[in-house]
This record gives sequence, structure tokens and C-alpha cells, in this order.
Amino acid sequence: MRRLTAAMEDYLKAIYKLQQQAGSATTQALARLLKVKPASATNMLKKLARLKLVRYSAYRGVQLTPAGEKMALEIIRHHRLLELYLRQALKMPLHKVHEEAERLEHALSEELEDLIAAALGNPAYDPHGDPIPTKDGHLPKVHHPHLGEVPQGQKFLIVRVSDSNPELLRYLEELGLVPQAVVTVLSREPFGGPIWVKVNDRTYALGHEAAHHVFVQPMSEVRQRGARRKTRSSRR
Amino acid sequence: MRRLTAAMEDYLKAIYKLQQQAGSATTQALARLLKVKPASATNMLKKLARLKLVRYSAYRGVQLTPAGEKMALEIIRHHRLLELYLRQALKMPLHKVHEEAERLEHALSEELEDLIAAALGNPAYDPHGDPIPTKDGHLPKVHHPHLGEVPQGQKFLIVRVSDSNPELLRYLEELGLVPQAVVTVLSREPFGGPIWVKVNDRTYALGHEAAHHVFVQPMSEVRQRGARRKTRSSRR
DNA sequence: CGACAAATTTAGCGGAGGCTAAATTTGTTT
DNA sequence: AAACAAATTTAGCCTCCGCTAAATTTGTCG
Repeated sequence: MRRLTAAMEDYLKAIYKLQQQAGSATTQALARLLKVKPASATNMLKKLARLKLVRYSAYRGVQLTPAGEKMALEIIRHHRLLELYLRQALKMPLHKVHEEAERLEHALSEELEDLIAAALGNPAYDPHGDPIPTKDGHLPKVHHPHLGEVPQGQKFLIVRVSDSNPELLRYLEELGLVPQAVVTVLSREPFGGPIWVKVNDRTYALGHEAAHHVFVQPMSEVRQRGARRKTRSSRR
Repeated sequence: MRRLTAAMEDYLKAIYKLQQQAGSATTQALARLLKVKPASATNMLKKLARLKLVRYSAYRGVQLTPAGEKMALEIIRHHRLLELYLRQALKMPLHKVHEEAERLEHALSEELEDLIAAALGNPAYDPHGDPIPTKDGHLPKVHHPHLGEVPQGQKFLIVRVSDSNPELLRYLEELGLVPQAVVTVLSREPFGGPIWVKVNDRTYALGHEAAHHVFVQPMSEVRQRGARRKTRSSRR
């Protein structure tokens, strides 16, 4: 199994993300996500197709093959383990862990991956609340409502904050809207108006974009979200 | 200050090492150390010269400029901090830390460097006993005798083991000849014969190559070799 | 159906950093 | 001084992965 370049790994990761949202990835979406020109993306897709990591038919987008998905999950595992490690062991500010992990993930050996996972107690979630793929390539599907679609007056635990936009992430962090915090939606202004939320005894008026990136779980349903149980290596 | 490529960083580090040993670095020595062809080294040297990181005159070798030396020490600091962190915080086997640090050092931000240094208590030596350059670019010259030139019958503390050859390093590790261990030279066979040493109550016959890579200090002179005192930012 | 806009691909280029083969320089040896 | 070997550099090529500009395809609208 040949070692992939950092660029290839970035593409696989991006394709995986787009696939999650839309079923398949278009050249343009990929180019936007990776901040390259569409022509560059086309080029790389042809290369990944030759390596049998994606199924690519010209003009109609890409999908990961099983091999490609396995690789993507491995890289995502690296990334999320690193984020958690940087946050937890080294106390790096939450809004900086993503960028740092983005560079380190490509330089991580399997050996070090295992040591980090062990040091963290084989964790199931990264500091943004995203699930960490298991070593054997499984990723629990999480589906939680966001603050824009949740009933008022009830307490919710924040389980995940989308890390797609670093500015937004930083803003939410300043407000205390981070995983593990408890939040209540007080009220919603009509016609796209702000959403009033209470967190840590402070009240904020949140815009819709922000609210849609904060995912929650009713306090009543809260279970343990810590280390993963011994995986029983279930297969698909 | 523009970011350098990983290849450039590797060259600067290598030039620094050769310069320590020989005053300046030749194209060939550089090529051998970096496992590239001499022609490739020439190419890179011209590039580094354009960036004013080295003084390069064709056919007569290179030397680092002050700017180049500063960069080299920064990278060496990354490398040695990483080695120590991997060993101490994550318990990675000693013989694996070098290779891992070799890849990670290029992906480390200043921010993370500082966090790691702090987590380790601003250490002065890496796990091989090599001194870690300070943040402001100072590297204490260490000069210790090796096992091939030290009197017999006396106890010595191993302070450094050369990490230039991974095989050798691993061999020495297996014998227990690692920094902090105490060793006694029992006797030397004449005419290039083996050197009998005692470590951890076991006796070994060491070849000269091995002995020349183990550096020691008389037990009588042993002081603290732990964290660095608050640096008073001395300048040259 | 035909035309047009948007998305995509193709063609060709550029820089980084390897390589080989062919000069060229250096230093030593006679 | 001349000749030669070793070290070095030059020239030219290759892969990776960006880019721009120019086709080409797709899908939608009249």
C-alpha cells in the first residue's frame, strides 16, 4: 500500500466530506473547499481514479471507492485524534487546533497514532464533538438537531460545533457555545430574526448561520460520550 | 520571513551538522547525508544562496549565514523537542523517536513548539543527550569524551549517544547504553580489539565504532542536566 | 430543437526538487 | 607543466501539483 501525498490525502478527505452532505462530490465544490481552481481538481481526480481510490466519470463528479473511503477515514482519524490531543494534553486554544492538526495529520505514523489514541483513552469524539473514526474504519453516524430547529425553553447539551468556518468557530467559542456546554433557546424572532439563547447564565442573540452550526442533544437523553467501548470490529 | 520548504529545512540542518564537524560542508558530504545526488545538492545550494541563507562559492563548499544558522537551529530545536516529547510524554521507543521527529519537525508551528517546551519544563537535552537550542538560537557546546578514550575502572555517566546511525542506536539501546546509564570501562583489548564495559551489572565487549558514539562524564562531575534555568538572553 | 450559460475538461506552462549524462574545475602526481 | 582522477557543476529531463486560457459538455430555456 503506497504512501499518498499530502495533496491526495486532502482531496480524499474533502471528497468524503462532500459525499456525506450530498452523496457525491462535484469538481467545483471540491475546488472551492480545497481553495484550488477546478482545473487542478480535475487533474487530481484523474490521478486518484488511476489509483482506484475514487470512481470518476468525466463531467459527473466523483465518489470514493471502498479503498478510498478507508484512506479518507484514516486521515480523518489522524486529524481528530490530533485535535483532541492538542486540546486536552497540550491545552492549545480550541480555535487553533484545526489548523495545526491539518498540517500534522500528514506526518503522523501509525505508531504515533496508536500512542496518541492510547494516551487519550481511545476517545470517541474530538473537541468539536465530531466522532473519531475507529482504527478499523468505522464512523458512527451522528445526527443531532441544531439550535435553529430545537424547541424553546428546554435545556440542551451541545454535542458538536461545526468546524467548517474558523471565524465562526472562534465566535462561538467566545460566547461559550462549545461542546459540553448547556444551552437553552429562549425565543426566536420571526422572519429570520435572531435566536435568543442562554448559556452560562448569559444571554445572546444568535444569527441563523451561527445557530445552524451548533448541534445539541436534549439533556434528558444524555449518556456517556467519553472513551469508546472495546470495539467488536463489526463489519459492514 | 518567508516559510521554507521541508527540503530546504533538511539542507540547512545538514549543513549545520557538517559545519560543526568540519567547519564547512562539501556538496558530496551533503548529498551523502541527505541521500540525494550531488547534482541535486548543488541545485539546492544555489537556491539557498539566493535566499541569503548560505554563503556558497562554486566548487568550494557552503557555510551558513547568520540567518541560515538561525533557521537551522530553529529546526533542530523542533526536532529535539519533539524527540523528547515523544519519548517522555508518549513513551515511544527510543529508537523510533528520531524518524518520527524527522517528519513532524517541518509541520510544527511556533505556537505548538512553545506548548511542547512548556509541557516538558523547558528542557535542555533531548533523549539522546543532545542539547536543545534555546528559542533565541543558542546552543551550548557540549564536549564529552567517548568510551574509547576514557580511563578504565572509573564510573561514568552516559550523557549522550550519537543518533547518526539508527542501527547502532538500537544496538546500544538494547545493551542499556543510553543517556543516564552508568558505565565502567573494564579493559581494552590491544590492536583495535574490543572494549570491555560494564553497565547494569552486565558486561559487554564493544567494538570501537560503537564505543566512539557513546559520550560520558565522570560520575564525580555530575550536576543537574534537567530543565534550563531562565535564559538571560545572552547575545554573541 | 437550438442556443446559451455554467460547469468541466484539455492543453500548456511554472516552480520545487529529484535524476542522469556530459561538461568543467580542482588538486595531485609525475 | 601536463595529465589524470575526483569532485562539482551544467544541461536537460521527470513528477507533482498548482495556474490560465481555450475547448468541450451539460442542462435549461425559449
